[in-house]
Amino acid sequence: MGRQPCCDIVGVKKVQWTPEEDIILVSYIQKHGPGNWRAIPTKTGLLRCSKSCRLRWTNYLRPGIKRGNFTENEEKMIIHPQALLGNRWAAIASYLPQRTDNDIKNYWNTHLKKKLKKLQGHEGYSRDGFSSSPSPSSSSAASYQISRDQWERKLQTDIRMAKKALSDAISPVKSSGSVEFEPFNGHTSYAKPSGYASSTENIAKLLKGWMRNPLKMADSADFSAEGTDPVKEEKNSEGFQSVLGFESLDSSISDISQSMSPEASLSQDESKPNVNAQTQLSLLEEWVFDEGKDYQLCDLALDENVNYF
DNA sequence: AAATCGTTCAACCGCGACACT
DNA sequence: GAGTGTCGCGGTTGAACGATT
Repeated sequence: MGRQPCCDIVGVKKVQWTPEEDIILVSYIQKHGPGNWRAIPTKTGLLRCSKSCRLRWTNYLRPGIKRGNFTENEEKMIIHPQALLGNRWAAIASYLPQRTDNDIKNYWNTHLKKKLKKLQGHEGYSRDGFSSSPSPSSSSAASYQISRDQWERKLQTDIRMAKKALSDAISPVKSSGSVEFEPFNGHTSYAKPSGYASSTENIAKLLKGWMRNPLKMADSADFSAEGTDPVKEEKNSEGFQSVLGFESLDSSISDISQSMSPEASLSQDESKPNVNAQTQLSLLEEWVFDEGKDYQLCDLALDENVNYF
């Protein structure tokens, strides 16, 4: 409609986020909750456009994000929905609550595509994941029809599950059960529906990384990888903490979860529907890890006795 | 040690959907 | 219904980094 792009504003930064900016953004969201992105640059003084703020939050600072290598299981949880849904990364990401759509998209483009190509070369792996035939043209019409039917049923199932997840996510009363996550820090935690508990650790860790090596990070802002080295962590954290007086930062960041208003937690859910993880993941995992039984998943989802909405 | 190449991933861009007036 | 503002998604880019020559 001929609208000016928000990022055309003069003075808006288009480079890597600095830890200082992260802190400003996190503390603002701590107070007001995610959402109303348009207001954030003006209210916080950040020289960033609203989009950039939202992206930084959802892809990096958002609570509960797991970083680092994808497990084999996670790979499967990407490959199968991708075959089903195509490049609908946001939908695929809903199956992996700890991963962002951007992460999944990147991982697909850099790793999985190649991996599947290799597999395809070796064993004629089919992109659709349901038929061993590489393409309809090279298979019989009958087998193509079968896999297409299966595909359509799965698609229907997925749409139903997505709807259910969405309705659960926006219904705080219904989704009162805790969701069990296995966060990056190794121990299982029981997060609130908003997932904020585990994610404050995320942010704290992030900021810890910054504190460890401020000069390098101010330059490259590459503190995410830094945080993975526990030896460096040990070496650097103490000195810098005392220099900047950040000893209590960890705890103050941890307070985010406690001080977050219910509204904020709710809007957090809205910004990234946290799916009814237990139901959805178990169903999907069953399907993913036991391909021979995928018809059961369809049958279960299509069971009229189950009231999804 | 320097140059080149390849890979990764955070961030940006453009577009469509939706809400509001 | 048209116009406008905001948000979210998917594709793309480019800086940073590691591997290789």
